Amino acid sequence: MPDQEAMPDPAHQQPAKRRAGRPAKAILAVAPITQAALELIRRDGYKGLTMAALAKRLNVAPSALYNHVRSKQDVLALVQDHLMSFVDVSAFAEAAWPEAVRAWARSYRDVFAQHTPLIPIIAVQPIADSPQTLRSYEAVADGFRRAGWPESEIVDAIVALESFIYGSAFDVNAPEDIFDGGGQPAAPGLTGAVQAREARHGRYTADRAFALGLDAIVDGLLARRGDT
Amino acid sequence: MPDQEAMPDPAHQQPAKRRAGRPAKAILAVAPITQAALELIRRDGYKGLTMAALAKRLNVAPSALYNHVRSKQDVLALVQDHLMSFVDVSAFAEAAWPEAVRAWARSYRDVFAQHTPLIPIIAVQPIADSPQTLRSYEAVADGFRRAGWPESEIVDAIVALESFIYGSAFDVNAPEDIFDGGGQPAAPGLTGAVQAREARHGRYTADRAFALGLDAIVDGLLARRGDT
DNA sequence: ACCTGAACACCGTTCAAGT
DNA sequence: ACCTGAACACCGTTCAAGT
Repeated sequence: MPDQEAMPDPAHQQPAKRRAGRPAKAILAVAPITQAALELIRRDGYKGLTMAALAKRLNVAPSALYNHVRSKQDVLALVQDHLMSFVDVSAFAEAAWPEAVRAWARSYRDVFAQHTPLIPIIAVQPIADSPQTLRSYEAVADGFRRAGWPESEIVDAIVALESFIYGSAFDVNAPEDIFDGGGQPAAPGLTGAVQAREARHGRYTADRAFALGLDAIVDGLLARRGDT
Repeated sequence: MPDQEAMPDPAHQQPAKRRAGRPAKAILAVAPITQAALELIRRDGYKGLTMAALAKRLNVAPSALYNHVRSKQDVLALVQDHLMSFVDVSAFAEAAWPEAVRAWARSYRDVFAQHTPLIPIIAVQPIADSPQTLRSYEAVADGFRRAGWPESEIVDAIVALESFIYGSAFDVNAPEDIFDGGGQPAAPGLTGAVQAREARHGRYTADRAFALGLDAIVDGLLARRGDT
């Protein structure tokens, strides 16, 4: 599932081309930087990802990184695109549209729930600079088209689903007691709903809300497919 | 619509009470800090909100702030809760459920589209510490109940809608050309969908995807109300 | 109780100097 | 072309000292 080797340099970075006959002096490149950043994040979280820590892990001086990326934002964008290769789009080739969308959405949420600091970046990053993101969108758009979606509605439907997925990724990190009003008398109605929820479904998890919302949006999209 | 004066201190901050007969020495308090932070954000954006800038605007030393908040995170949580008072829940008292939900969701998205750096905080902040957030949830939960929602499903339905709203708030800040593949031959299917979209609906705005997703999720929720 | 001023331990980024 | 080392302009936060 990971794209192991080939990590094409986004267009906006200067390629690390090597002239034949000249010894390769470069010890750094975009792909190892991305990999090291991801390992650092997995080990120490996003607060552990600093340019200094990244450089140290790669055994170079921090300033050396700036020969390959323009900023820390660039590093984050590289990691974001790389993670997109872990989002499973295979269901679009195998299952019917509603099941395929649900499988894709779950996989997408699960990947980025561990990387919420990237969500503000994804949502705003032009896809032209992100090869893996482009690849993923292509598969999804194709799945929609084969399921009979009108060409002009595909993008908006995908964006709507993504919005729900991004928001749900944050929710995964909510503490279990997020809805404990502390017995606040100011909100008896909410307290009642929270308690009824707990009595019926147990302690708070993001999964029930995600399933409910995903089912609703998939059903709703299907019902209004094409009547625009 | 703004709650002008009364900004109750969250339980976790030490109150700035004054003994009678003693001159008030305190020149700072939580409410002015919140207000100053919001003004700073409106003027210079979130990168302009530093503890130093905040202190300067209040004519105190940066270290003075720490007598009233424990961290910058605290300041952000105060701003977040304050903004919740701008989210319009009045439609729940006036309109039918689907219209009320749509009006509330739009208002919610519009407020936080200008404050996306707060979304990671909202999504994780226990509501007990946030009086305005609590008030807002109370109104929404009540609206759901009066519309006949089963008590145990109210919280999950609201969370699902919020997830969509948060994700959509990011999308508002997407650049117009976010889907320009740069004529990438790698993604002909996506390019087709993007072009068909543009031909039919004009340049990219977040509003169409938001309307589509919101209608879908409202319809979908309504269709499956209670069958759990 | 609440403020100031100095200090600390970081950040990301730049740039002259080397090879 | 790509690296090092030093430096810059910030950050958020702490803490002794004052009132």
